[in-house]
Amino acid sequence: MTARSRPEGARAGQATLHDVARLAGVSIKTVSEVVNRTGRVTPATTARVESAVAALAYQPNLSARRLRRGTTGVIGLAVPELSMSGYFNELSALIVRAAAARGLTVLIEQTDGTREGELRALSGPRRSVMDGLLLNATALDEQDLADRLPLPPTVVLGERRLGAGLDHVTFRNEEAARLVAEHLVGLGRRRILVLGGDPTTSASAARRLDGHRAALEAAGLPFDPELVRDVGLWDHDAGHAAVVRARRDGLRFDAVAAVNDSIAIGALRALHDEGVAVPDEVAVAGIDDIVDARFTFPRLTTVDPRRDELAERAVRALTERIADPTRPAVVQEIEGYLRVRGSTLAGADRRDP
Amino acid sequence: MTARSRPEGARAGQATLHDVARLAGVSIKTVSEVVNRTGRVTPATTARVESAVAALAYQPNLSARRLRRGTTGVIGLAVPELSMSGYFNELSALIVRAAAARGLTVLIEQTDGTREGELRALSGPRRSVMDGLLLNATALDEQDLADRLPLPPTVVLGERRLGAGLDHVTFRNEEAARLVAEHLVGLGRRRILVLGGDPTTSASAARRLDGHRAALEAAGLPFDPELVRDVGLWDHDAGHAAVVRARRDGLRFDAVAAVNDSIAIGALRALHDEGVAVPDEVAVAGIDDIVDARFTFPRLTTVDPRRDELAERAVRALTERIADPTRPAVVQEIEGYLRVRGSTLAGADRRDP
DNA sequence: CTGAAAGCGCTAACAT
DNA sequence: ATGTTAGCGCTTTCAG
Repeated sequence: MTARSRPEGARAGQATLHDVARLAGVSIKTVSEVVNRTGRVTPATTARVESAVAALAYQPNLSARRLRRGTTGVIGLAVPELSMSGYFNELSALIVRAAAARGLTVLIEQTDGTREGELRALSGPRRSVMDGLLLNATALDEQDLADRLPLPPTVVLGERRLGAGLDHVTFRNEEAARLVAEHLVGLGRRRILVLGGDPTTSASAARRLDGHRAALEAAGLPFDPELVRDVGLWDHDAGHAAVVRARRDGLRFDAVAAVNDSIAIGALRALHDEGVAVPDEVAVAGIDDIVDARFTFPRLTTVDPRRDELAERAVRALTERIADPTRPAVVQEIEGYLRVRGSTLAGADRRDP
Repeated sequence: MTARSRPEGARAGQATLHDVARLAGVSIKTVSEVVNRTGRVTPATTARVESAVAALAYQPNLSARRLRRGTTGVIGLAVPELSMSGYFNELSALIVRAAAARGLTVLIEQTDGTREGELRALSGPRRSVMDGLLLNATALDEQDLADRLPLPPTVVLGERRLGAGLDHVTFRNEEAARLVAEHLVGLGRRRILVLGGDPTTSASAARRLDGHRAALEAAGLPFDPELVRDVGLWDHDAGHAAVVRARRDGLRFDAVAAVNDSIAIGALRALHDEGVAVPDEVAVAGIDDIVDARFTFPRLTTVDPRRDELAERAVRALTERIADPTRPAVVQEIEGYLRVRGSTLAGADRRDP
């Protein structure tokens, strides 16, 4: 009479709580409590259950657990892209690891750094399979978020400081840009070409520009808007094209401060192509300290954003937000370290690998 | 009297099949059939159900579906590493995309290229949450697999050709190495330093070496085992160290054929550090065509392994294997294209970006 | 072509 | 401290 239809999926043959309970001679509730370390079970029973678990190689069925608990065990990670800049793949690898340590699976979504892509991650259909979202927002503005309140558990990463009472784990961009500019100014550079996004639409670009200007100001140097260029996508090709264009425009500069390492690497390439000596004629610096920054010619001066710290804190903030949706929003800022190499300081590479 | 305990998880408030059925005035079975496009439902009913689905913004609960179907909707991807070589992050991004197109989530696992890591991916505890596994094996041997038969759905990627009746999607390594060697020989290079893994333990290294030897043989050139070096990890640092060591050993060579681009980039860096002109004194080539290969000094000659094709075929092979565990194993080989750039041919860069 | 109902494996309220 | 049991949302057999 039963509508018997044992699904023969991937887990066919797996032991269940019932099997373990039968073998251990206890009820499934007891097994569940032992497995989840919840409730009080006597040590003797616990031991019996545990040996039954081991004997049957029992693995909890996550689908069932999640169905019951109402969660999915999946968190989303929305980043602009994965395969271009070197930054986001390194960050993603760290986040995947940090999440795995908490039993969470990461669903990676690429937004292409567009408002549409970010909105899709924020409230598209895939959102329904996630317990929470780590959103590296670059194009969204505060109004976009305000329109969608209350949001499911969301932690904003990266540059953008969005209000709306959201948790943030941000890298101190202003600081990073300031470190770079101070370093370049300290080396006697006076005309620093800033390669980044459009400060009127990208808040990250704006904040880095703030840091840059602050450093110039502190040094008593003038700020020339001519020297700020929007490169579009933040990848190698964009950096290359921007430098070629700047030189074609007859712009004079003795340093390049790029908003990330990929742009800086493209810039290095372009300067080399045009026969400009680095760092003698033009010093070049990036931000991110990606692996490749140690293998350019010359090696690239950059800012280490401590991705590991960012990843760890981001996942922790999200799990805490998921556990308690009502707690007040927390903003965490991570400071970077300047790594001086040969692209700004001749001879600095001698100590590097 | 009911043990009421409505879980208030992430999906609280979501519409269910029941809600849709009630609104459409049909049974949940009908809704299920419409949503899954299974069974025959009259167009009129279908339309009614669909508008109810839209009205309630219904999203199927994947945990429930999976519990019922016995599958998880998750496939694993085991790769040596994610953040070093440039190859695996680009490949992973493509695989994540190909899987997402089929409604699958990818769980990425890093094996560090060790036998232990690969065995863990193959039969560790996390395996129980996956419907299938894409395994990029580099250290496992045939016996390891034979010991574990029958395996859950598994597709082997990459270099290693393991027997045991498994599906494979492989890149034609021998061919790739042959292309590189023929190119170098055609340029008049006679002493080609081969940077790769130990051919006695890494089958991939062995096969690339086969291709290399075949090319030398076809050209009537001698093969000098002195010129083959195991670099350890296949990353920038390893390539750098290997070249430094080779030169310290007094080895003479007029070309470097690296088993991947990261090693080649490290080699370029080392040659540059030691004042060796590339390509005049030593030509350098890699395999993988990672993004960075277009931004080295000079740009790196390499082989495009058509990762997009690999990703697409791998995911397809795995879904087919999951759907039909009994079908005969399929082996697919993908051929690469040689990309000639300035690291082997002076002047070749003029056309590149 | 549609409806009713069992039950996937797990958690937790309730009972003992 | 342990047992019993309802039911999470879905798919699917069986009946109509």
